[in-house]
Amino acid sequence: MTCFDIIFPLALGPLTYRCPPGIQFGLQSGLEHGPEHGSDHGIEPGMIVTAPLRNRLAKGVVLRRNDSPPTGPLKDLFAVEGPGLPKSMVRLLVWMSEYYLAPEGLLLKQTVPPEVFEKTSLHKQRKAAGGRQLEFPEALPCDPGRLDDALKERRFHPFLYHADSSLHEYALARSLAEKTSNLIVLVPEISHADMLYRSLHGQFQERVCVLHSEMSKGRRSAYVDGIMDGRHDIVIGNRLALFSPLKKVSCILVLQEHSVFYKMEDGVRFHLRDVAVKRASLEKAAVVLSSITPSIDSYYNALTGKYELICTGHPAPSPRISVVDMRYAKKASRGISKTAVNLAGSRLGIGKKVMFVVNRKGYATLLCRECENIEACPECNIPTVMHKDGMTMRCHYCGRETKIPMLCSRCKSPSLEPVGSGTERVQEELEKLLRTKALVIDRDRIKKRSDLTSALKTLSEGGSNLIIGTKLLTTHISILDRFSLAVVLNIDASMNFPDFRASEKAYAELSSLLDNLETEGDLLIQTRNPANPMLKYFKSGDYRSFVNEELQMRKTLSFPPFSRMAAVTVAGRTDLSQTIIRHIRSISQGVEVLGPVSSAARHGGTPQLSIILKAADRRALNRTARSVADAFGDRKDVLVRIDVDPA
DNA sequence: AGCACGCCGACT
DNA sequence: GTCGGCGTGCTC
Repeated sequence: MTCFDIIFPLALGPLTYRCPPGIQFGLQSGLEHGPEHGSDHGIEPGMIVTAPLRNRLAKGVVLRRNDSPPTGPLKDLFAVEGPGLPKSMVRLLVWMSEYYLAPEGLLLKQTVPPEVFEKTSLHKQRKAAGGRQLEFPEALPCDPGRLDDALKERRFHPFLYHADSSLHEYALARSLAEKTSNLIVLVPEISHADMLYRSLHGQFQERVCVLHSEMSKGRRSAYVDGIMDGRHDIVIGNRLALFSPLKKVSCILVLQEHSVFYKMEDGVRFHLRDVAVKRASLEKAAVVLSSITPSIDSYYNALTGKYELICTGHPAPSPRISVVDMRYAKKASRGISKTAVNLAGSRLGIGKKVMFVVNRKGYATLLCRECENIEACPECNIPTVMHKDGMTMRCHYCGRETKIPMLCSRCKSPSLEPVGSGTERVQEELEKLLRTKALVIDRDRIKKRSDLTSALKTLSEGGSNLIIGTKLLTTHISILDRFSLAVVLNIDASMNFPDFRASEKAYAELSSLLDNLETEGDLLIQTRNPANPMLKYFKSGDYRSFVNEELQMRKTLSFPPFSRMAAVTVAGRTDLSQTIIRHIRSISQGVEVLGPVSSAARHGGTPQLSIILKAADRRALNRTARSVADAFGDRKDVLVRIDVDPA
């Protein structure tokens, strides 16, 4: 009897079922009986079926026909419900399962919206929620003629758009929506999704919808149903948008493709941008990765001809960039130059918005003047930070809180002194120096999205023109709020981070700040190392040369894109890491093993170790990682997690 | 011994 | 996700 492999939206691989001859076809199929031609009973990959699963009936997706079913008793499929996922989506799930070493069912659960399984009832039409809109430039500063051709050709064609500003990226989204149907636009941030939706809804009406994880179920269902009936053919959003059930996809646009938010960290750790390129290749669609600072990996693909590069070559006039050498500059206060304070004062004086970027939350760390000991977390052994709100010492790594010590924990001397500056201390000092209230945006103040919304509202209503934030949160600042001045208090901290992508991230961070400034605005960068090559390239706006130099370095050290990496984290029995390393060495040549390094307990969990695998050949790396997963994946004393292409 | 409860693993 | 198996521990 014919058998099929079925996947369910559960953390489970495919299960094999027999297909009985007179299988019932559900109402959704529009057929009372299956078209009996052929041995497949008219059943195709992607169709939704009902099947018995542990004393109940569950809905799943047909993965493939199975001509060599496992021996042993198999259950029969109960019914065929109808079409569900396009075949290309099934192939995408299979590819992800192999590439990211995760069961197909788990990926199904984490990607495809549940409405695909449970057809929902009709929904009322909704009108777009109010809110401020983007003002796009009238035209793109480059001629995307090749792109127009690609859209007509209906073949896989990847592009990299090196944009001059993020507004040009949004303009490209609009231009693509005008030229093609069945478009997916991915954005890294939910606030950007809503804003782009509002902006495009005016022009494209019913055609546009938005899908993201923080919208209500009802609204999401309405949009997913609309996509399935073909009413919506422009889908904006993040993960759910990429896996939305469009029958056909002509083009996928990935905005701000360099963003770290595309790397999924909950559940299966896949990279949405990379999966988008794969989906486009399976759909024979065009894909455009766009960014003002494309990732080194994508730029490399453009330089080697794998992607077609689109850029203007004539960057628009940009705000002024100044570098302040903090070794010699006059200081208004510890860590803040006089230049920065004077400039901030004059801009605030004429009602302009000013932003200070700080790289730490809290007030400061505590140093003992007697023995030079810095107060540290007993678990993680890294400095703890004093927080004046709540009066505690906090470890920013494990989240542990303790009382502020009166005496040095090593020599018991009372001469503890705050050193370094976090958001709290910068706020205290700037409010004093500039005699105005500051709005602080960091993860301590802003826990929920609504906190951010209200903070931004305060900001736009002119409640405060001075804003202090950590760098992650500056990415949330909407491009609607143009700043006149941005001051980066200490760029060196981002550069000294032990990450081979530190320079790349710092460059992107600075570019994003520049993008948020008005044309006549200023970006002030404080550093103790003005000779840093990244700063040199940034100042001259020469991203391409920066990329070339960075690539040179990565080649020498054989880092990505010249090699592939995977991280193996071991939790529970960390003593097993040596066994795992021996296992890796025994089975593979050409795979380099780095570590183990302690990647310690996040928020008081169990200690864990990370082992990094690095190989020139992706296939060798995948084989090795798979073998680790097979050997240690289902042991109960140890939790082994594998992250392919870790961030 | 008999049963409630909770954790864990399997599900074709 | 959801169910049953089985261990723990309390009660009759």
